[in-house]
Amino acid sequence: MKKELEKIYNPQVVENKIYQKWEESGAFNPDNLTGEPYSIVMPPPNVTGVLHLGHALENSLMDSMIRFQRLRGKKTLLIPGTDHAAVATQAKVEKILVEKGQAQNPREELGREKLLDEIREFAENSKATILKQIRRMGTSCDWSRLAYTFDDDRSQAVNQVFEKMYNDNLIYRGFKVINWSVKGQSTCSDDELVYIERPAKLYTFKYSKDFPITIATTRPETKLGDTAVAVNPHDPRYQKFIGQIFTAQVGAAKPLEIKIIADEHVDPNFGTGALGVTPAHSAVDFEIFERQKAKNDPIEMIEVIGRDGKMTAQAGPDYQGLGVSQARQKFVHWLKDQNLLEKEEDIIQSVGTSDRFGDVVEALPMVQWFVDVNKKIPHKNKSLKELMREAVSVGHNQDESQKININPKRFEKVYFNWIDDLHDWCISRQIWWGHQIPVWYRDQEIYCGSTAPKGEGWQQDGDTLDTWFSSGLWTFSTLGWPQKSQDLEIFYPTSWIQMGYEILFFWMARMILMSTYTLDTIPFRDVYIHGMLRDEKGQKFSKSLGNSLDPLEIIDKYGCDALRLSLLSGVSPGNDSKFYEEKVESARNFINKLWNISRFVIQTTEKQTPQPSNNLTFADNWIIVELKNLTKETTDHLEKFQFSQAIERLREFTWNEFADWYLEVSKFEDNKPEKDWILKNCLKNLLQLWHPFIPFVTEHIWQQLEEETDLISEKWPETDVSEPTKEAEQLVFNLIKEIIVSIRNLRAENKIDPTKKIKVIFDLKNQTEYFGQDGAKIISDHENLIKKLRTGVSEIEIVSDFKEIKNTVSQTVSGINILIPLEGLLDSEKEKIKIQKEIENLEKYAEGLRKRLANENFTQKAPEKVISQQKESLEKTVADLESLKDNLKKL
RNA sequence: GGGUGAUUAGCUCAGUUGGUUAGAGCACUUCUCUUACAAAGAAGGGGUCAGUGGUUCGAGUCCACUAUCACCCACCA
Repeated sequence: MKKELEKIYNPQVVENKIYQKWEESGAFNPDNLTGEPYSIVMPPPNVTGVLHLGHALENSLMDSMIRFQRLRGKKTLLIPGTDHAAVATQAKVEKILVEKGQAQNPREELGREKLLDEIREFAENSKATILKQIRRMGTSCDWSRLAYTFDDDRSQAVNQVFEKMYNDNLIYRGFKVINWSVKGQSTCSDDELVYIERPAKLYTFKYSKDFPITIATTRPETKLGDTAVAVNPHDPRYQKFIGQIFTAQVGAAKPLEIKIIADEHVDPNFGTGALGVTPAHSAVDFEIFERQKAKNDPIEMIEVIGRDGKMTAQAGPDYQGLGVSQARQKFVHWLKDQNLLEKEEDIIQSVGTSDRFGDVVEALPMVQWFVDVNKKIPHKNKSLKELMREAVSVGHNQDESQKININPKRFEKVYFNWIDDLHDWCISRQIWWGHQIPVWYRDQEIYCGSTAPKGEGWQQDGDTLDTWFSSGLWTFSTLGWPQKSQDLEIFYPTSWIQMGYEILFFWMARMILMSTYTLDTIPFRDVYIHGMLRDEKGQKFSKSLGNSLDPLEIIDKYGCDALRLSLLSGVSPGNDSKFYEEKVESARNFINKLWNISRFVIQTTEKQTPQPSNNLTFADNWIIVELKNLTKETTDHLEKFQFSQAIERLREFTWNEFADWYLEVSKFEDNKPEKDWILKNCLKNLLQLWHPFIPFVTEHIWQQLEEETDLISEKWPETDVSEPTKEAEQLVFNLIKEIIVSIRNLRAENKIDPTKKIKVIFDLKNQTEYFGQDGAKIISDHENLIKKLRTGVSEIEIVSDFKEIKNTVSQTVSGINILIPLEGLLDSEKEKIKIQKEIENLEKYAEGLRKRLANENFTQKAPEKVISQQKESLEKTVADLESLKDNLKKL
């Protein structure tokens, strides 16, 4: 009984059902699998909203990899999860509350608990949406191990690591100038700044008429808090002033006492060569302040900007309460009035803004929590920085098997550069949505622990931790740490991870830091860096540009497989790629092609087909050999994470070899069981190879083949080609294949008279190196097949004698002439033109070859294999040319 | 200021140890409704691989410089 499939593949109907079936079968859960462990943790999407195309790309990558490994018989684990995304989520919810008019200032009006409730509700909603979306993308992750950076288990891990670092003195509470977002009323780490360029003015001025040095600044209003002028100690212009103190009345609460100090870091050639030092409102100046303290020559610090972004009382009565830009105008005005302003230049300035709140950050001095990256870890004689570098350069603990490979490799350099100028990491935030810092205070006492110590009056630190602190633990917190879990033992370090280059520092670096420090092992072995998706104009997808695409809409329209295929094709690691709908269309068309191939196979083959005997035709052998090669190459590509190339190869085979050639050839064969077996098995192998990329359609077709298993749990086809086909045989196969195609084409073009007998002649005499003595035999073995092809000729005769050239016209196949008697052809004029053209081409080619062979350098230095190949080529070409010219004369 | 990447067909891009005449998808031209598929099939056009120089018997591939674009980093007062 033969089965019919629907004419068009309809992904909408099957995808959800298949996913449910997979999930229920337990195929996603490694506890049901055996074999070598293979684990991937999913970069947890932020619960700030729904998933976008970038997530679709990530899911496609991860899922293809995990499915590939699962098919290869590994005990595979892909852990799903989400990230509470501290600042990002709170910022988002506050914005929504304000926009909806529910609050003007959410923190003040709602208070900590109520606002947290709002955020929690929002987060839970997006989380639910996100998890649904991940399912729609077909991601085969183990839902029983679902994690969240803010759930109890993960919080436990956070507290544990904090305590460990605290006890190792790697976490400290310090007074420093930090980045402050006025809008968000919180700190940001250096990495959370987004630098934007904007026009600004550079003012050159003196503090007072009798002040001996002019200085330049883009922030005049901060000059109300200046306490020193730093100059280079070797600068002859200013040396004489070093150590002097000048007083200037600029309108601040107290007259400024400016000390002239020497600092090596001042570039004498930059600007006026003198730097006005504002210790409270510049990270650089703060460092000078610290250095002076170390030199026992301290300078003062005056805070003139407050946490509200307004000028403080210390800025003086004229300025107090003004915003910084107002204060700036006023101060510049004053300078002009006093005739102290020397110059005003337009420049382009790069300023840091908060990536989440969007405002220009202020530098303010504050007490915050920091991770010390330079201090030696107890009993290690290494700093966190050194740990981070070692894991990627020579391997953790100098152990080569503990080396992280970043792909593409160039990102290793980027990573090292980043580490080189890494500062201590500010981890405390003044927002509420996040892990509260596990530190307790009572009067002067401090206690670090997840719960309050015994006794009355202990108050927990109100700040929360940077979200990357918890994401940094993700690779092991998801596996059960700090418990001594079995998962940790089996699956750690994880095998592979993928991420975009934009979170290399945020996330990858911190995971490496946390894992090498906490578990004394690397978090993952291979890192695959993917590029960013852009729209067809090359712009980033973003809400503000209005060009963002909803992956679910695309899935609804074209199917999940089409989306996945389009995202993975034509891309190379680390490089951005453009996304547009035509790409998905093309992928959809391919999937439909695969569907139709399957329809054909299912329709034309018998259900029970025996294993073939040795009654195989050339075409059968050919396709089997090619399939083996394909399997090998696909496997190689995937092992090297070359997704795009694997797909390209698969597509080429499926469409050009299998559909356009073998299927066509098979139509003209008798309905014999061997053919059915090959068709079915080729299809099955193809489905297996395609499954990592397009899981739904392959699984659906698999089910239609009435297999008893699910494709997801199948085994990857054998990659070791047990009896490698002899090269000679392959070449003959190739040749015959092309002959068949040529003859069919000739017939299709009505160039062959169907009533005439046709001879196929080709020269085997000079081809012994390629075909061996058996060449002729192999060909005659397959003569039957050729005869059976619907060539429209009554009979084909294969002759291997080149003398039969007379009265023949040639077709070039693989550089070897196939000669077909002229009387068998029609439309000779057309042929003439064709032959002339061919002659031109061949002459050009032969000329190139001759030139190369005439070159002594070439003949002396090139490998013999190459030389003989080229000689061979030339001989063939010359022979072909002659026969072609002969033929042309005859016409 | 430092660093990285890109420049290949009209468009979007592959091309991982340098090796015969540089590939794919889309678009284009011509033909074909041949019962798996018109979301198809057949045939075809289109590229001095950004430029210059170098290494090599041989360079899209390696090196140097130049141009254009993009991105990242930085304590640009």
